Amino acid sequence: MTEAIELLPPRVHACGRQPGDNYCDSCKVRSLAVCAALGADELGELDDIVHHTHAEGKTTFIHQGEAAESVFSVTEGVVRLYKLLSDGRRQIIGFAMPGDFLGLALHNRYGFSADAVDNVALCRFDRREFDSLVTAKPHFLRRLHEFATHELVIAQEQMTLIGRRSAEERVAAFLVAMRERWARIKGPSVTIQLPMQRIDMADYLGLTIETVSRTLTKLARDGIILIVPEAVRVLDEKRLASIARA
Amino acid sequence: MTEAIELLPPRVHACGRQPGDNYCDSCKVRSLAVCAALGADELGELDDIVHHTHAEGKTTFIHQGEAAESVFSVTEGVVRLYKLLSDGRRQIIGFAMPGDFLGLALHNRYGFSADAVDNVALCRFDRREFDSLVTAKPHFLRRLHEFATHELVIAQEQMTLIGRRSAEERVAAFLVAMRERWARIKGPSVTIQLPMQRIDMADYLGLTIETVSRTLTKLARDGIILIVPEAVRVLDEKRLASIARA
DNA sequence: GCCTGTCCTTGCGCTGAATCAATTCGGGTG
DNA sequence: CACCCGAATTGATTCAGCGCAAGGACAGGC
Repeated sequence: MTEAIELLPPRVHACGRQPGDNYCDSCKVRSLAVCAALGADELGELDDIVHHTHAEGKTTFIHQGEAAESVFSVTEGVVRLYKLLSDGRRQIIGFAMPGDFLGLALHNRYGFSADAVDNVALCRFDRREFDSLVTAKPHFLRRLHEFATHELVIAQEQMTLIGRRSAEERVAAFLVAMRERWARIKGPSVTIQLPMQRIDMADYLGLTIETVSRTLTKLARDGIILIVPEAVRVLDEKRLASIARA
Repeated sequence: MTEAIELLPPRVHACGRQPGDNYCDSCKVRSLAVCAALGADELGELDDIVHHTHAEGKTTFIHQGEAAESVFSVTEGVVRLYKLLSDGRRQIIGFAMPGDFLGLALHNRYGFSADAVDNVALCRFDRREFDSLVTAKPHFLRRLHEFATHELVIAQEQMTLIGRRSAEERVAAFLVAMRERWARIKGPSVTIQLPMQRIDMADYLGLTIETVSRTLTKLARDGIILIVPEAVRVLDEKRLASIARA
């Protein structure tokens, strides 16, 4: 809700948080992330250093190898994070959605690139300011650590998906995972929004665009999903889940 | 050096650390991990809660899904961490070597299983004690967070390796990575120790045992490596690196 | 309305790695 | 030493997914 920011009187925090609130409405940071775990004081400090910004579709705003000068959180839209090989092969290491943090590694350089899949709204924090806030507030650091280890768990599951599972299993697991992520953000739905292109799914799943397309077609032919523009609709939840689960 | 522990007079810390040292000789924790970042006080506290233990080859000491009651660090030997699919397919998500920590996620349940590749010596910490130490010492937490984000970076690189690179590239990258890890522990060498079996390499790289074997044979035939029991010797460093690098 | 560009789907032949099947190697053990 | 057993290698064959190419759907510009 980028509009909400504009409507608020200036002396209220930019993100719309009221004193005592423990949820950052503008940054939409979910409980797993950071804000929800913070008291009003810490949230205030986060507000003090936040810069609201956004990126149009396809804009790259984090470049692998460059000095890590910002930490971001996504408030609207979807971001793809990826690594490029020198010959152009690409591996998407994750999609960041509203509530997710980027660039938490606290390393000097970014280990990946990031660009906007659609139009994206971001909270940007200066890394030095963010860093000293983290140092000053152990509780904050602890949440950050939990977020990072959760990311690690996801990454390990993704390794297993890519390393040991078939194309059909990968695509089904991706659909189920996307469905769950949207459910947390917008509530449950049989329609799974897929704002990214086929090539993004392919580069995320270690497949080619053709294989993703063929696999989706097969799932549709089997009556498990219905393919619609920018999304798929789940027709047979159980069968989809049974293909997706380990 | 498990022997070192035995030889020390009892009132000196079990790990052999002297007051003022900032490196835990028994736990052999590298700078990237935890100990090296801690002052003598924190190291003392770590000593107070450490239990030295070991695991014979093939023993499973962390079971995926079980309550996470311990945190470990490896002091001797190699540990494989893996996830199993219900049908028996296995993905090794990493090898832990001297100085590495296991079970840092601070989650309630382990997300992977771990067993000893060869004979392994471990420092075990009770998770609750470890947890409260972490909570009490922000500096410690910070190191832990750095360690976790480093693990995340490794995991993302592994995703790229498995998702987008050929069998030969995977094997070469694995050899180079193992070489660098041993170099940190024991110093540089042209001989790369490979205590794990072919099937472990295969399950780590998302390949089959036959493909790993054939690929090693090809590298040997090309004069890049020499295969010896439990290890390979690097003959042509440059060509190996050029296959391995992204 | 038509043209153009981009994305997606589909068909088809190809290929890298998987799978199946012998050997071979090497380290115990009696 | 001969035997055994698990690990590793090697060979033959298959196949899941790739790569290329053609065609279709859709959006934007004029």
